[in-house]
Amino acid sequence: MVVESKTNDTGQDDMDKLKIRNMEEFAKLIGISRPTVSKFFNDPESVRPKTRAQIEQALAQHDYRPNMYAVNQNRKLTKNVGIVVPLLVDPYFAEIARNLEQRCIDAGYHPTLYSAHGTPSHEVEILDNLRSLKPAGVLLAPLGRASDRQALEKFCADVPTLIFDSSVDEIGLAFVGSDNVQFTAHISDYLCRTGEPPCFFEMKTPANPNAHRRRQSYLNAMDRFGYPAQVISVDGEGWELEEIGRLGGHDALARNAFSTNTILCSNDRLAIGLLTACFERGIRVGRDEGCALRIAGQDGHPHSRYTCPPLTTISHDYDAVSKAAALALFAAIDGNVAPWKSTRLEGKLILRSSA
Amino acid sequence: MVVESKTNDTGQDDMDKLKIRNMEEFAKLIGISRPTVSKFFNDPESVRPKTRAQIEQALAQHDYRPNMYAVNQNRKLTKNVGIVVPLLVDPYFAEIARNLEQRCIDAGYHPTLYSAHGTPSHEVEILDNLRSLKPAGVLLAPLGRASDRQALEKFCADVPTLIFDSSVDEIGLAFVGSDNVQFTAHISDYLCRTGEPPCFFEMKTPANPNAHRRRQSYLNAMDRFGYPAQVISVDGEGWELEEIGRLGGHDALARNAFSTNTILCSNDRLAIGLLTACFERGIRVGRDEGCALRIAGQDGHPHSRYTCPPLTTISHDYDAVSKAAALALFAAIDGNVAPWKSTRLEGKLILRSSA
DNA sequence: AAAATTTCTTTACGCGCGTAAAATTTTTAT
DNA sequence: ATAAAAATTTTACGCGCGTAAAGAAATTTT
Repeated sequence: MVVESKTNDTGQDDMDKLKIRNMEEFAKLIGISRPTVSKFFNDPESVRPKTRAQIEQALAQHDYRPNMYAVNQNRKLTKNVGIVVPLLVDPYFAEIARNLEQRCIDAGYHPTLYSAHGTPSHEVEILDNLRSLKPAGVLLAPLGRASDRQALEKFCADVPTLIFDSSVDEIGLAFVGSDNVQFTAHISDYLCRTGEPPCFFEMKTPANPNAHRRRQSYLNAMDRFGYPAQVISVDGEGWELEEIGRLGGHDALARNAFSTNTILCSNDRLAIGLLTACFERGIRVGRDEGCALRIAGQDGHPHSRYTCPPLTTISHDYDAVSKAAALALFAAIDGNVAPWKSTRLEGKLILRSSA
Repeated sequence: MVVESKTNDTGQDDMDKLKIRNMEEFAKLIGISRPTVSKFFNDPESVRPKTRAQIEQALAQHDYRPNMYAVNQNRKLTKNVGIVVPLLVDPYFAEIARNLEQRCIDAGYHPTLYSAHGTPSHEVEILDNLRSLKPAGVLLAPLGRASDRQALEKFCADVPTLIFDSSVDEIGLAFVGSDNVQFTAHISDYLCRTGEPPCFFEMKTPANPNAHRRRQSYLNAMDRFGYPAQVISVDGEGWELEEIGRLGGHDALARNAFSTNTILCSNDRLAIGLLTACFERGIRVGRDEGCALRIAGQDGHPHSRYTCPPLTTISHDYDAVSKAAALALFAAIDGNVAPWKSTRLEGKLILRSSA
């Protein structure tokens, strides 16, 4: 794509944007040695201010960039960071990935985004590809139940990996995520204090291991309050949670399965589906008079604000989770390897009109 | 991270998974020359079936992978393909990106996903980074109005780039997207035939250039039907379209700005916001009796099924668009460079209960 | 079976840069 | 101004692989 002139001995000033092919040429151009230029690119602060200014000025004119591949071949450790999420189509993961990406950039790393698209084989492929990128570190949100544990474990042994969102054993450098127990306890509390105690609406075989913690926390909360607990577990595999919630919701509503007028959903996407089911059955949802049902979710999904009625939920602290995850990884990369630790951050209740 | 034994002269069979450091060692291990192994990795079909079998067997045991950086340093063209979208947090782009990603993998390429996160500076940065990846090609959905035209143009001159979703001049190899004129014409038609003619609800300064085509197509449709057209343009900058639609909707509804009971939104995300505004004002939406308003969107947004009421919309043919885009890029990479062309695919009407 | 063809091996060079060691220059301290 | 410290230049090697050329071996054709 680039046309090059073989004979540029006729002069250099007639065209101030001749293509610079490598660091050698670039260094020669400004009359500085190549190793010094190399040092500059590794850390601009490491060269004398005067030389730094020269290089930066030349850089502004002649847009030269070091060859990524040559650079990384000789560095034992690259500045690459992999960010892996189970499902980028889910705005929750897209949002947290965006947050992490920015933090990596700010810290001088070069993030690359990957989505397993809900399938374990993809997840394994991503890790395999990631291996050959020789990343300085990886931020990994595993698929969960469906993940290939062995593959994850092997990967973590080779590459500094921080697990976030959903924990799988005690793998990697550390785990950072939300305190699901607190989530459910807190919102169950709220629901109990403001009306009938909630039933719990969940998937029978959830992909995400956090679901189990949430169910257990619900059961504990009901126990504390002395209310009978009721868990409605609906069928469905995969990651189409809204549809699973809608179909399961229809089924449960038809069977009159909910013993109280309040439903706490295991997550917001299920809640969104359940809301749709309610709408389709003409059931009014909300805390106003004339409403037959209160529905709450969990996650603080980006879309929860725009359901009808807007969904009461307990939200991840996206910022805090991604900050803790990123900092823990960067610390480990810098050699400050702490023993494995699990950090679980509290969520904030978001009161809206659905419950 | 990898512990290596300096002296492995004591035997090789006691540990069948010694780390292989490079292609040289791997080749020696199976008694084949390195150039042959190199040839195999570039195209497994290019070596004799017998040698191929040997290599593949050894590969299964000793998990060796060629060093990405060394490989790409010496190839004039890599197998990398960049996929750039304006906003990955929008499930529409996430979905089409997923689709494109799969097609790249199936075609033997190595896709990498990038999101401009709605800001032009990010978009430029991505293109700069992409440059140093020396990609075989790039699939780019530009930000649109906010994009740095010059930067895009320069990039397209250096890297084979196919523009999709929203077109910016006649840049790159070709454009593939949806036929926005047909979109709006089709759904306007439907609305006119089934009730009152629609008003058009849009952003005053939309980020996406498709919005202009849609408005114009609406005006044309109203003209054809002999109905008076009414465009309501709401304020708001950026990509938080639901919130812009909600706030603008409240404002318009308060002013009684809609002259008919039917509203066609410029896109689904605005429609979702408008639906929320209606809910908050107690306005029933749908085509049933007792509903005060009909609302339709455009895009076939993944979430449109789960609004209340479910949103009538006209959907992109995700599969066809991504297929056409990918094939066009691959053809160009293979040297079949056709003259610049714009391909615009028709959408399908999705009838739901909102209109 | 011999000849023609294909595939493989050997040898060798280069890609663009990191990086180490020693010599030299510049800057800072005395 | 002189000595000490810091930064830079020179020189030189290596990273892991692509790739080209020429000869050797295996395969296919006649």
